[in-house]
Amino acid sequence: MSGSKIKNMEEFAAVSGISRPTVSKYFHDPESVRASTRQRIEAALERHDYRPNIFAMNQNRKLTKNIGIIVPYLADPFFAEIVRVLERRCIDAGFSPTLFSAHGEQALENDILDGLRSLKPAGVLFAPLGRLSDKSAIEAFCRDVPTVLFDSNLEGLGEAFIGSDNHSFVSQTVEYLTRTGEPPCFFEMRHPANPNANKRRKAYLTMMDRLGFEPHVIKIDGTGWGFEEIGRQGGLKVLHEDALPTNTLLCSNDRLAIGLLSACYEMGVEVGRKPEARLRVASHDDHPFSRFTCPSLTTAAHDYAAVSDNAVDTLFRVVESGGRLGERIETLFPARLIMRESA
Amino acid sequence: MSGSKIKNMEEFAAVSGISRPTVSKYFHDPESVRASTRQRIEAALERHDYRPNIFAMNQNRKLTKNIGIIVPYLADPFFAEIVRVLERRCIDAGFSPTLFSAHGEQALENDILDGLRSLKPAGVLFAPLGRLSDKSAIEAFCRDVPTVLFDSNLEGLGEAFIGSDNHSFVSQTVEYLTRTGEPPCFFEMRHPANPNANKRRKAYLTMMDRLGFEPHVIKIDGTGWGFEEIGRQGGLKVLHEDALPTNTLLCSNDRLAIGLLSACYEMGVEVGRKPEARLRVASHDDHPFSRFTCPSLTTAAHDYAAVSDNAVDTLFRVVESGGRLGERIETLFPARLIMRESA
DNA sequence: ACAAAAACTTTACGCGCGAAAAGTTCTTTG
DNA sequence: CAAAGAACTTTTCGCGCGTAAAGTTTTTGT
Repeated sequence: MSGSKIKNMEEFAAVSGISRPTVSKYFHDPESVRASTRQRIEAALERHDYRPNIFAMNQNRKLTKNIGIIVPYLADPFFAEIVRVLERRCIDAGFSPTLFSAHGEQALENDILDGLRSLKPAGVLFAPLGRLSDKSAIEAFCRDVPTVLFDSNLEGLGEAFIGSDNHSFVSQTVEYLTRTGEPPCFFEMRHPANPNANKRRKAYLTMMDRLGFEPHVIKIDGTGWGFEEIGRQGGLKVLHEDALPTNTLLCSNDRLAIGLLSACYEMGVEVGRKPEARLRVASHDDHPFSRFTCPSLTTAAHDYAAVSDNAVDTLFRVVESGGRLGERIETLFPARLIMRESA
Repeated sequence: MSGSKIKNMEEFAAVSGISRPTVSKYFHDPESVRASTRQRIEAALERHDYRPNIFAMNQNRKLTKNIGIIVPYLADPFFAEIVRVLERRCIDAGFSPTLFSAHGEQALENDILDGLRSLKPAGVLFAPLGRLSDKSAIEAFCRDVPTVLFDSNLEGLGEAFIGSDNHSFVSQTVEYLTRTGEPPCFFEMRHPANPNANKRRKAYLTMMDRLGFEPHVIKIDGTGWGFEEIGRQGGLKVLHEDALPTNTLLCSNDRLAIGLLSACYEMGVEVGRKPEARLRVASHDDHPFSRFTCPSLTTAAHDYAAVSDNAVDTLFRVVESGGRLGERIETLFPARLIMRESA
């Protein structure tokens, strides 16, 4: 990297002794030029630091190397963690991921989709808000931009959906809880934002029926994305009424459970699998913080890596096949039971 | 939004009955055209949905409307929360924020700076890794791009630094703890990643000296950004050795405290301000989860809103004054003590 | 009402690159 | 070793918009 400033590809082509169209080809795909040519270009790259103008590049290309990643709520460490993996995979594959969070608001989600259009992305990895999503807006977006959904499935939208198998989550926790103690009551929000919640409730009812236990669904009030606080308030209420049919609570997700456990602690209700404990609590997701609750939370873990890898791979396949797949793909990964101290 | 598709500004100018240069001016700043003209353009905008090509726009403009937001670790809800506010402020001011996370790695931080350069951002809001940051790379970046640092101060780098006053954090917690019980030991990582940690330790020493108590700094081992686990391991070790000089621990930050509290629970050590409790624990940051620890965490809160607002405002001032300020500005906001159950 | 100022139109050019066509040089293969 | 094909060069065009200059219309102030 000598001092000489290179303004554009024309000049860089000159100093590298290669014609501009070939240099252009090289930047589009280094493997597409002869090895000797590649070496000459890369030698020049070491002497002068030049990078193609990203705006000029994308201006005429029908297909950019941009990839959009949209999550419903970035302040949830669960999504932050998934995003980290997705980002890395995209970068390694030579794409430029851009990160967006809807922050729990439909209006923002729509704005993001709008803005994303003008980035002409090669593809989009999209975890929608769920119930709050504007289905028609998303449908319109998916018509224009190759999109792979993850985490929340919106029926029929996007080229594919990659997620976790909610039935696998619930069947494992319910099986474990019924085998080792009283059958669980299901603890969830009355109006869950996420379609996974509904699938989990149904799976709970199915499992309880199959095992011959009476199901009990406890619905707590609250709206928004502050699940911990909702779980805490709901927990305080339930514990106050002191009318639980069994001593075991299965939470729809870990964030509710985190709130619930804090309510239990506050009320002096001991939680755990020890005989003297008054309550057992289990949950689903293996949230990054579930390891540090008191007691540590027994839960069913997503296969983060498999979901991330598969979502990215699927998107790449969509992109390579020109943006459309023959038919919509749905891939679900099973959960893994994480036994800790709370149940 | 009738069906007619508008390809470019030329066509849009035609249907709106205004010349293209004026339309261009409008999109650059709607206030810069006559009210009657603005109305005609906006009327046309409602009939046909047209948006200027973002790549073509940025191609020749010396100054884009892009703003980069870089944080060291997005899976930390603390940063996720700050980012949310920063994003919104930028959007409201008519800028396009783009979000980046270094995921705790120097190499990634440098890659982000590199990539950001080619986006020709009007400005950058940058919370650096801290100790792990490549100072010279950042210095070079700041020479090219107007940058405002936040959270972690790197001496002399960037046009300004906006953050929290660590002395205010520590003086309030130390004052409170010494007033209401035994003086605190300071619980921190041996090699903290963040310069705030060093300032907090110094403030602790100063305060203890001023109040006439003997300081005790407990340094725990561990590297990386998994602070909770580090705090937990450190806590287990400290509790096992059972050689604490006082019954009060003041953690450098909440994430360590979250791990420490989980260790206490695991060891059956009761924490809180009740007389029968064996330990008091307090901390700094008011992490979004500190409300839900067991017991809930007494801590000193950042003025999130003030830091965010001021960082954005400062960056806008830098941008408006052509990218450089006369002198480097440092703004610190005081903390607010949040009394909960742990101390 | 009139001059000055402000806002607009017309015209023209350039940004940095993608892409296509036609011609040239190099590499492979039987 | 000739022929085919791959890779390269040269040339040319266009993308969509920013921007500047020069001329025209509208608004503003006294």
